[in-house]
Amino acid sequence: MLDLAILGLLEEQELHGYEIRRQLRDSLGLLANVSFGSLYPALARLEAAGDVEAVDGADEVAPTAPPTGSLSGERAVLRARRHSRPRGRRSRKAYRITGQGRRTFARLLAGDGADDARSFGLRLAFARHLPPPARLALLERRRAQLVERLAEVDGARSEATLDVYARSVVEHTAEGVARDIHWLERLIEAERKPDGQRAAGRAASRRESGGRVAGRPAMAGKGNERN
Amino acid sequence: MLDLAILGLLEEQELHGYEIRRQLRDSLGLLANVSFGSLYPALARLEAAGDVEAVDGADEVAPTAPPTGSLSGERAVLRARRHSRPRGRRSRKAYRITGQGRRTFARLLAGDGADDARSFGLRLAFARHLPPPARLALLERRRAQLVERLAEVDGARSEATLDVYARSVVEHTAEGVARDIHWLERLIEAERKPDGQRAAGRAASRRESGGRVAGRPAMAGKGNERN
DNA sequence: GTCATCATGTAAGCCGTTACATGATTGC
DNA sequence: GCAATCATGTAACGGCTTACATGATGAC
Repeated sequence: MLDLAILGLLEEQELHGYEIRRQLRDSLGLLANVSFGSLYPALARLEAAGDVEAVDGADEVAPTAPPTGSLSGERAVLRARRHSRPRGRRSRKAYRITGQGRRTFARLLAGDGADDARSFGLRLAFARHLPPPARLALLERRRAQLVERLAEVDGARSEATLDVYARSVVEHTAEGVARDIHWLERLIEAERKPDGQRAAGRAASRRESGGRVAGRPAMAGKGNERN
Repeated sequence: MLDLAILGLLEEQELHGYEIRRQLRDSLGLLANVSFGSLYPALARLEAAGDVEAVDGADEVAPTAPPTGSLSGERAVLRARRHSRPRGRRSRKAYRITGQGRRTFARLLAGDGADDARSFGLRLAFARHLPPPARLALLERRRAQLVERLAEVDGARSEATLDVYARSVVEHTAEGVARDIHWLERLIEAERKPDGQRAAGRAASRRESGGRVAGRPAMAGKGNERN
């Protein structure tokens, strides 16, 4: 799972370990606080496997202005500009994803099955790299799982003997699962309607707060999604 | 964490491993699908430590009619009646909690800190065994954690560069955390008002098990929850 | 007589953690 | 010169999973 996250971030740009961790924490919020004790070994393993390669070259931030709707390209550029010279560097091994790594990423992303909440969230966060049918399959697989789980939890819900506290936990859990299913259903619906200009964008942030769905950063209009 | 769950269930009644697992799955919904590969070693460990003891005595279902507001006593009785003689027993080692085990349980339940969503849920489910001030402390500790986490996630939320999918994940996570906080606040409020008749020690008032429940909280635990 | 269910256990391994060790650079 | 931050790594361990091995009992 860590591999998936690492490759996903490297798919956007070259990064070194420390920065990967920061992005996992700040940008995705998923996998928050993954520790260096697992991150660095993972990078070493991926390098040994040929999925990534170290680039010792001086600066790893690409000079390209707005290359693609990259997950955090702009941020990195901004940060690099704030301190005109990058600070606090030691050896700083930056990594770049290889062709093989891209295939590994695609395989991990498609997934052999088995998504718990964490890895599903991660996969969905990178769903842009998935061909639309696989995207839909991912969502529906997850929904099916949650529906099943809801049935289980609803069983517990009707237990007569739970005290107030246990009952509250069970109820809360059940509602959470139901809510997740709802969410997935909205996403599935959005995914199914022919992606006109911004079909998917609406689904993604139904948070009222005015329509600041704003641009469709990465979901750019047709072509480049297909890969 | 498994220890906590096991001791909590044994606090109610004597049980053997297989049945413990069933209750974890069916009654609590928490820790669903804990595997035998971890359950049996845990029981052995607890026995070695003197927290539980094996009772080889013939039938482990107490003959008491409605002993305490036990988590599933009635169910067990019903099941035992359905098949007049219990079926499919092999060696069937039932366990009983010891005095020391009760102290261990109390210590685990109070918790040295560090609750993730899972162990919090578990603790709350057993909160009836906690003195009211500790109960309140548990809830408030958890709330504080979630408030902190919400701030983090909100940081990610304002990231400009997330594509629709990543954004949807982040939004959904943030809303989940917010609703958890809401839920906790309701519980804290309820905890603070002088507990009229509905004292905590008693079993649940059954009656309505329909889908009421004020509000619509969500998402047991945080984004990265269980399967 | 064989299948499903109940029941207990062991072994190997995965995936992550904490704690520790080291070192460069910047800011005060 | 000292602390904070950036940066990389190792070692030990923890908790849970899967897969495997075994066996009793009741139902069909």
